[in-house]
Amino acid sequence: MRWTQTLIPTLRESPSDAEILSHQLLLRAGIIRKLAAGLYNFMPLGIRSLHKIQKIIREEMDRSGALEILMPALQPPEIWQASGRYEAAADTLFKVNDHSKREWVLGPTHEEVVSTLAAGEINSYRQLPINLYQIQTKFRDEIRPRFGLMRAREFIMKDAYSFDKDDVASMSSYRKMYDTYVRIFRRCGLKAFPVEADAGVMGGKHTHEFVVPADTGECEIAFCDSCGYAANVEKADSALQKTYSQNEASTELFETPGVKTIESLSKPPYSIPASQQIKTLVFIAEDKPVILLLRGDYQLNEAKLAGLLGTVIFRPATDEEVFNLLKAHVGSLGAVGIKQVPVYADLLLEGATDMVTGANKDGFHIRHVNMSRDIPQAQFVSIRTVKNGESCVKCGKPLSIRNAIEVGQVFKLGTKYSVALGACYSDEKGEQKPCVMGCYGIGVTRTLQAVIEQNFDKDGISWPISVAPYHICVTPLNVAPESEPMKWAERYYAELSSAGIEVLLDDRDERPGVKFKDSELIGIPIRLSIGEKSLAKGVVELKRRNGELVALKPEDAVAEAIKWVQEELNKLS
RNA sequence: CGGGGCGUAGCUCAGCCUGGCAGAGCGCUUGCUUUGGGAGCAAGAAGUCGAGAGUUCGAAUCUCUCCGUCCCGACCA
Repeated sequence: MRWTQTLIPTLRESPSDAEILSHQLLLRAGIIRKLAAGLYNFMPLGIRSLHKIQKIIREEMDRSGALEILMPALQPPEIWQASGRYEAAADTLFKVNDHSKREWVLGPTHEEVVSTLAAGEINSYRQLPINLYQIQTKFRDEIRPRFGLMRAREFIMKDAYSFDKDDVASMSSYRKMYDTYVRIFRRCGLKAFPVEADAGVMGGKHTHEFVVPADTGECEIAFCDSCGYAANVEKADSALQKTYSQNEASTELFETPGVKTIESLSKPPYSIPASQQIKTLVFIAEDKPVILLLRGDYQLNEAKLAGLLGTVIFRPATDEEVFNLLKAHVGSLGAVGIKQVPVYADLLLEGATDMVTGANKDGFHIRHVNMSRDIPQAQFVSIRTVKNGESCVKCGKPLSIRNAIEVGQVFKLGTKYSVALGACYSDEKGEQKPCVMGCYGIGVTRTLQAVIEQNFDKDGISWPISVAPYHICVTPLNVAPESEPMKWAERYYAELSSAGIEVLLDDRDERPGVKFKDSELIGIPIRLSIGEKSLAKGVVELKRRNGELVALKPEDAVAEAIKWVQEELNKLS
């Protein structure tokens, strides 16, 4: 492609509505343009990279035996009502009306559609296992679209759905997708890795997220550098580090006028460290109150709480509910002597002694609280959010917590959707059984941005060659048709192209500085530049985006460039 | 939905406080010069100052309402 014949609208300055670097580079390199918040046009360079990511995904999905299909983005609301997600996902479902005011849903995902499809087409165990996938545009009414393609209202996703006869077979399908994802991200030049994750509203049990560590990522991951343990903080556990004194003193009420927070009790005149306090929370889970106890220096993990309660329908109790239940206000609550409400305490509190907690009497706390003696009714569970530096559950070394971008997720779904939508098969004995499902997503457009987030420097993007819009940028520094540089450039363009190399010929009549800056900004992995000065010395120059300049005899340049491209491609094959 | 910022040329922004001719740089067009790291000179095109209402002799500027957009929070299949 000749630069003058395509549309690469690079920007010297970055638009003011882009905050994070990868978003700025997407705009500056002319890869995307915004239509509205969370809605983007893909420009010629962008669509080329996107197609390459999609090609890698298709090749690996097909290799795994999955079958590509295409399902409608526009869906009837009835199937969403059948699965129960019409209400459960109401906040993010886009709804539209047709000419007769009938309502439709713009699909944010396709469990309902694929289950309906399977209900009609899969009848026998002989058809199983089967894995159906598509690459398609999804719609989510995000409460807050942000960071360019990271969280958009319309985005491209690869979603796959496996159907198996039982749990064991489903686990094997899951494993196959897990391995496929590892290959896909590696081929995209992305350092992504799987972490244990929380299943959330999807209703599955076994799930991994594939994440790319990045400061701008929206999820937090606990990593162990020593043994490789990695989990979303929603799921992460740590080995317990209990260092409680053996003070057997009896409980004692003391006055704490106006003290309503862990923090204020940790300051003089009380000076009780947060780690020696018991934080008491009251939640209402499906209309029933529960009391949750955490050590004062920890935060509640709501994802774990959902797992414990077996429901996502819970909320903090209102001030009024709290007072009715415990006869005290938030800030003076405790679980000592509470029998009528279930009490769950974080595992870290098991065996704790000499703690301080609220007295259920405004303005008073209790000291010398011994968990096993004074709150014996508590059941110990993991409900805290792991903190940086805690010990790894597997090897005991310190965990570090880092931000990451979630680019994919694999789920073992079970039979929730197959039961709700009738995706059943006849087994060997002729009995009707629901298919055991799995679902597997990759955010294709988000992956594009994640690649940039992981591959840039001060000059711009530095694409892995497998997803670069072009392999090589041929840069003549004089574009007059009869000039020596342009004659060589034309020859290179023709010869490299016929060898199957994707060439961008910068035939713009621009100064060298502009051409170099632009080629580095848009991140083409290899550049072949031809200038009069170097030709006078009998050479042209080949350079990797991140490498040193290599001078070559003009007639050797094509062979060498092909070799470089092959080398780069081989690294990511 | 709560809090905050912003909205003026394609892009980045000044002007607003203290009302009085619509501005700069980059980009774009034309010409000359220049030609190995975002050149120089000259000329030119380019605007519903987000929208509406109000105050005023007069509003980009003051007031109100609305919209858009970005950031923080809540949320995130």
